[in-house]
Amino acid sequence: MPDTRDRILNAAEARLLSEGPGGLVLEAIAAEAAISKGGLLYHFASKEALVAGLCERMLQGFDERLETLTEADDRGPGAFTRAYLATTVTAEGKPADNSARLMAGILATLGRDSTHMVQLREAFARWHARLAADGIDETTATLVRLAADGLWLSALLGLNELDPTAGREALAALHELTCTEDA
Amino acid sequence: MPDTRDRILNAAEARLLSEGPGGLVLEAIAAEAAISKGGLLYHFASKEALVAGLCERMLQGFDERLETLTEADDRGPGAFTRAYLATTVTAEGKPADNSARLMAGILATLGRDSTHMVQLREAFARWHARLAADGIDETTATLVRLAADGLWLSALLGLNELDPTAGREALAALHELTCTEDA
DNA sequence: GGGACTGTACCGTCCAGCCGGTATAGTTGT
DNA sequence: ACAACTATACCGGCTGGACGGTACAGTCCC
Repeated sequence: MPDTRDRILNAAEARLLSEGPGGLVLEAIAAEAAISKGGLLYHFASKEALVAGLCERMLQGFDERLETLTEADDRGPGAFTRAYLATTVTAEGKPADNSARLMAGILATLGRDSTHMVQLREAFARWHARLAADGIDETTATLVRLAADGLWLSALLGLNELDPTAGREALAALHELTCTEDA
Repeated sequence: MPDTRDRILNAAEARLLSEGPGGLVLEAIAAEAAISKGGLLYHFASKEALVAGLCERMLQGFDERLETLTEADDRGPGAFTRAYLATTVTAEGKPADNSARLMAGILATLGRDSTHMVQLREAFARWHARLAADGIDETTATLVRLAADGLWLSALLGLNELDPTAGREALAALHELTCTEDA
């Protein structure tokens, strides 16, 4: 049995993915976590705190994968850019995980201007800085990131219109960009 | 005095942009449109219908601009791709209008899986088909679109971390891609 | 026995949608 | 020409349900 706090976050995540933002109801989350509403509120003082926790954990996981993949890459310049690409989307151009759908839910709950969105903004700024200093042409790195974000966006909107072949080709092209160009 | 229906949509849009999804309250929208709540519900039977109307009008405007710009382009192949780029983002890489923020609000209200999101999915599919048959390399066209979507995403999340210079360079690079490559 | 933790009953608020109106402009019958 | 009737547009009070948060009474473990 995992830590209660994590169990609650898992439950919130599960409901967000299965029912959408509307399903993010404290009582329902508590039920899914096999806990009472009071117990939930003991751990997260408010709904906002809960969603912020969700956001934080997601960003942390993203950062860890980025770090691992960057270190594992031995093809010289562009390592971080490739890691970003791999962390965001699969080889078929599909989103790598549920982060986009989670993000959509978090966004819908917290709203664009919540103080907790600052985390997200900081994370993006951090990644952008690393991409810019990745040893490859900065504009190229930016383009690769934008395209990756674009694919991620499709998932956020529930679009998956890129067929596997086109996705693979697009990904290959992006990947090639990170290898052939330099600063 | 514009058509009442349009006035309501304008009011909803204004509130969505100024107050976020939370500000999308029927009474408030009615007040902003200088109409009663009952009057609003006469034109839009439900909140969902209202938001769907918002979505529809937005897509229509987008389509119209796309069409206009495509026809005005006389640089041969890639006209639609360039139009897509220009309709989505400005020369500095900023989102061209408020559509992304509107979209975020619509998404938050309707949820990812609403039946009305089908419109949006169809629109994307339509645009994708046009891009694929734009006379330039299909993968290139896809990359350009993805990057444009990525910039659009930044606005949706409230990120604007790309400084004007970097934005301009990225845009120029994208634009060049639509001119130098062919099928 | 005390603190960490859990369960439950309840409160207040917010808000979508309903419904019984009103006003005005057309239409029809005589 | 005018009364009776209908359709369209709009009004605003009300209600019922949903949901976030609180209060408080346990319970379990050290």
